[in-house]
Amino acid sequence: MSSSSTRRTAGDAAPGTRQTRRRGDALTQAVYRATLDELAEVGFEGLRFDKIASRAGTGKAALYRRWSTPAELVMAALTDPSAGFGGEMTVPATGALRTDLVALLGNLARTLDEPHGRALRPLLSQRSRHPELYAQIRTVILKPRQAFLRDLLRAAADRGEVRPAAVTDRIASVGPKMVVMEHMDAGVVTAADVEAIVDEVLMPLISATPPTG
Amino acid sequence: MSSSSTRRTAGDAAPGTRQTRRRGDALTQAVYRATLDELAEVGFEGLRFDKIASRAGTGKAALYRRWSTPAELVMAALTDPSAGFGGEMTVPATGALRTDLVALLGNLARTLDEPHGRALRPLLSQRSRHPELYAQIRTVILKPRQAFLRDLLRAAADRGEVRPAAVTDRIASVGPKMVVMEHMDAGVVTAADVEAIVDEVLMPLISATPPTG
DNA sequence: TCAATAAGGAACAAATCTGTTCACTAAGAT
DNA sequence: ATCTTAGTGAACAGATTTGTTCCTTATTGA
Repeated sequence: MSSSSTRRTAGDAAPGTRQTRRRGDALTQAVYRATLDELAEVGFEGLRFDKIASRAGTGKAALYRRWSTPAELVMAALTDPSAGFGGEMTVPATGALRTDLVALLGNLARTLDEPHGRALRPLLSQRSRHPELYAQIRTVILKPRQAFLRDLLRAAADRGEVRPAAVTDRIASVGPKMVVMEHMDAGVVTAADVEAIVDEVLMPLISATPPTG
Repeated sequence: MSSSSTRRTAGDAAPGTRQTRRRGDALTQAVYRATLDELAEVGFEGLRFDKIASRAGTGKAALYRRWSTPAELVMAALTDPSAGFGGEMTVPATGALRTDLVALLGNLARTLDEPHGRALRPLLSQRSRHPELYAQIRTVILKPRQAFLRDLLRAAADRGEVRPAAVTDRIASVGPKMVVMEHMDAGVVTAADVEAIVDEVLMPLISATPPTG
């Protein structure tokens, strides 16, 4: 019963081991970032508490102390203001329709291409298995942009730039949907892609002055 | 060395065990169907040879004899003419633009809603991890429909129903992308959804006669 | 300076998955 | 009727994951 194990204590650290020891928020943030990185790489089903822990430079124990399931951890990471998507979505409305559309969709494209934005892709197909996660993405990422876009359309319609019949939820969803699909399809959405979507699809679709051709 | 185990032989079947024993194609088909069903339920990362085998009413051995990895099996199941998507895509072109658009996108929507179509959802987000699977989906499901849709546009443009500038790959991709996103978003795409997409988005976008309003 | 707290890091049993092997037997061919 | 092929169902060792527990020690605040 004597515990004469070869257990290595925290003192004799192997070469390369971290010297500082984070706690509280600093550690939580590191775990959030590790979670989103893992999510982007291995997908939701591939998440392992162990992997996340060592990626964050800590042990499983610290994780289990805070969250009990991967879904819980992912939800927390997604909604965190600094690691996740808590406090974004600041796109100016200049009043120039095309400019505003490009800015809004470009913002969405960039968000999706950011390191933690890539974490969203695996979740988009998880609606049936994890409705609460999917709902979170809708609420935090897609909904605000569609609402904003609808406001743009309405304002432009009031100025006479957009035909009134084009101010609908479905039409407001076309741009974001095209960007998201392009993101899943090609893996990256460039500024040129965004402009092409606006010029080839959105403007002809909504413009009050009929397209030539 | 006497194998005096409690092993149960295939003869003394437990209640409910299958009496017939399938081989060759019949068994392969059952495995394909089980694979696509599992895919729809647990996603690609959740696939287990064991689960697929028992869902198909057989053992792992029969599976390993044919395929060595889940990806290989999924690829085979997807491209199989009868269990997968090998021999579909028969949509008539009547020459009536709106009718043809509704038929084509309706066909896509129904394909996605079929039992084995639901298997596609998890794969759509696997582009980075399994490019060959995603490519397969593009080739078998999306590409043919976009090509067909482009042909529709061109023919309609020749008749003067569609403005020539609208005959582009990007515009041909709008309909399918909207349907796929709607499928991922809502889980089901109804006939009414398809008509709304055609009437609210596609027709105004491509029509040679400018929309009123 | 010192005590309370919690992180780091490893061990651990239980559960699960992997890929193979085996004895048995149903199905199809000769 | 008999032979050959291949499906069934189980067992198995090895690997991996899961949650927990334990000891040591860095950090923080009193």
